[in-house]
Amino acid sequence: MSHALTAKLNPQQAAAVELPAEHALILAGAGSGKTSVLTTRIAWLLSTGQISPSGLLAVTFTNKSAKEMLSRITAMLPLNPRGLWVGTFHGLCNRMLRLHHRDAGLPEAFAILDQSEQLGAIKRVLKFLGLDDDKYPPRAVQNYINGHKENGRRAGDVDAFDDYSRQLRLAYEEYEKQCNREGVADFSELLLRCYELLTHKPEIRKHYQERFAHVLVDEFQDTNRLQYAWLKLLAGKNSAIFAVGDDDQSIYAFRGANVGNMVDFQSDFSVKHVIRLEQNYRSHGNILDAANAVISNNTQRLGKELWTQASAGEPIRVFEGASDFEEAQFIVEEAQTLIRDGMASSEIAILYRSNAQSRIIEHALFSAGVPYRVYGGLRFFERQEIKHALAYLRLIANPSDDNAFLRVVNFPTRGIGLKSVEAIVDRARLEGCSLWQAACAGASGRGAVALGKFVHIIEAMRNQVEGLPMTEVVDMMLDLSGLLTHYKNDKEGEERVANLEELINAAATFISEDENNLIAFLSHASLEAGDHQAGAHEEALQLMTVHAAKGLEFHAVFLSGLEEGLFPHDNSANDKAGVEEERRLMYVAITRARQRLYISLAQSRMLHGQTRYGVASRFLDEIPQELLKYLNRGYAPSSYSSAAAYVPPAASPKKSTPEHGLSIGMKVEHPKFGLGVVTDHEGGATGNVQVNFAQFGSKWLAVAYAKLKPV
DNA sequence: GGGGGCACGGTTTTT
DNA sequence: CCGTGCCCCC
Repeated sequence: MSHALTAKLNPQQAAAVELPAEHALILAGAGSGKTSVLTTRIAWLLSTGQISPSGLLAVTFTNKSAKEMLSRITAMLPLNPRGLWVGTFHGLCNRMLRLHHRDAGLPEAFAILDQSEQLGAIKRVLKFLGLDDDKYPPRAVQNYINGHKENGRRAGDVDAFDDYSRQLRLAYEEYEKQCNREGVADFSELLLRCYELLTHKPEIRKHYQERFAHVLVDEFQDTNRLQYAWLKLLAGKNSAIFAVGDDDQSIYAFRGANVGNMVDFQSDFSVKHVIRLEQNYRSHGNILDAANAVISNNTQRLGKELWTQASAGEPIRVFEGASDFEEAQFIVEEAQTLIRDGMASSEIAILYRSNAQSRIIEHALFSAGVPYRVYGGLRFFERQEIKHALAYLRLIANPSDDNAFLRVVNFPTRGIGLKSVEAIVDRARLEGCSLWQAACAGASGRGAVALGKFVHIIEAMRNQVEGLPMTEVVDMMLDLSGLLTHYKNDKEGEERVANLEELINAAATFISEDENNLIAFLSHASLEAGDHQAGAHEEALQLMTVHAAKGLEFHAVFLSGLEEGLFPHDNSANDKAGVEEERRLMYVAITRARQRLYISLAQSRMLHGQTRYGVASRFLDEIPQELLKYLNRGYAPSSYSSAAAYVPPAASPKKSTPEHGLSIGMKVEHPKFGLGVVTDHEGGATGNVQVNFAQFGSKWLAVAYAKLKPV
């Protein structure tokens, strides 16, 4: 029975999959088949009848990996994914809180605040308390609050020694009150609230402890203290925790991840089974040797060394440019060569330590007409127009959601100015009610025609929602709110209209995979912000930070900006822990490459308007020299010896790359605007160009639509 | 209410 | 240097 499942696995992987129902820690190196082990373990537990689907809890960090896990499991076994408790920490906590909202002290329709909404809520608190923005920067207060929540501390549990920390604590306390009053929960609240629910309600805790015989955790090195405490609560006497992680890939300490959880787990649970997955199926030998050599400089490690059956492969190519410009030039030319020789451009990644570095590379790519995609911008549900639309839906679902109220009360503008809003806020405070209730009371007064209209609009929506499918709810809301009309009348609103229409599609697909329910849709929108931008899967070069590249792999990787101060970053170079985290980041970066790795640096770089002269990163020195091939040792301007031609793998088909052929300074002709010169650009081949037209002046045009012909 | 002008800050970021 | 956020003026 189990044979078929584990047939493709190596001995360590198979051993992990078939471990008895006891706590286990799997140290899974980069590219060692971690996801396979996790999903096969689940399939094995289910198919051997050791547990029923309801006895399983599998936790991940991102929606992407949760989905991946679900689809792999359902491919192996005929299961209804809906009944499975497989999801993100936040998603699963949300699910529990919805099921037990009364016990958790939350309204049924509680809204989830994302990072920016939380910041907005905190700003309101600070304003209410009269705390000065300069002395109490909202962002810092946000970090303070989240930091405490992630360590399981409510405002009442926080120590304060001086006036300043007492004020911070007061802000936290007031923020808690505000959230409770408005019936909203931020991301860390989902976890903390769920943790408290399980702590304070023994019957509920017992139920889940007995139910979840197997708790599986992915990316365990990224868990924070609260997440670990939550796992500890969920695991009952008879539950087995199967934790998979890689301490060498822990790169999120700055947002609360606590690698120490891996050590604590071993002692807290007297873990008997520790299995190392060290065989790497991704990279060639030289790349792994480099990664091993770099990470061996870290002292805080559980210990692990990757190996492969693959050949040593090519050397790691190093290019040192005189400037960041030249570095970018090199990367682009080299990438073009790879593409010309048959590598799919989506198999090529350009990685950097900080986002600011992407600009110059984008510029070079654009000028060369190479399609590229930058990861990490605004996501679908984070767009302004989508937020407005969701705020209407929230206000329908939960009238006390003051955040939502403030967002839409005068958008589109309907004559409810700051003065009127302030009056509503004062009234609400006086009567201890929600802004919505205050607005309803105020709407009946004289001279409140505009407010009356707003109240009517929301009530009309609320009356119609009942029994309507989600698509029609969204459609109706877009119409009654006036949002669609507003953006249709806006000269620059074209894309926003398209996004609002896309929201209807999102609602339609949502129906097909979940219950038809406004609250569920809103949770989905908050917890899963969607793809970073349209055209996510088009054939294009991939640009992203090293952080964003974790979990991904590419045939060829360009790792740029390998200079002291940048990588490792200045702000982390002071303490040992900081440098070790940067080194793990370097380890992650190197292990993204399958066949070919380029490392580049620049002798001078424009940063904050100043030219900085950099020294090669210590991480470059940590790679054994025999693994490196300097393409331009000693630096001769623009005379690097180009790399040997890339031999395409048999499976990768030749792709013709669509080239728009535009570059800055180029003269172009537009069917309507006539002759002009390209002056700027943004967003790559799917983005826009700025053209200065002789007759019509400067205009931004979408590359994909404007019929621009080079002259 | 929106656009122009100015001051400021500038690692990494999922949920 | 360049993007963001805020204020003021139209």
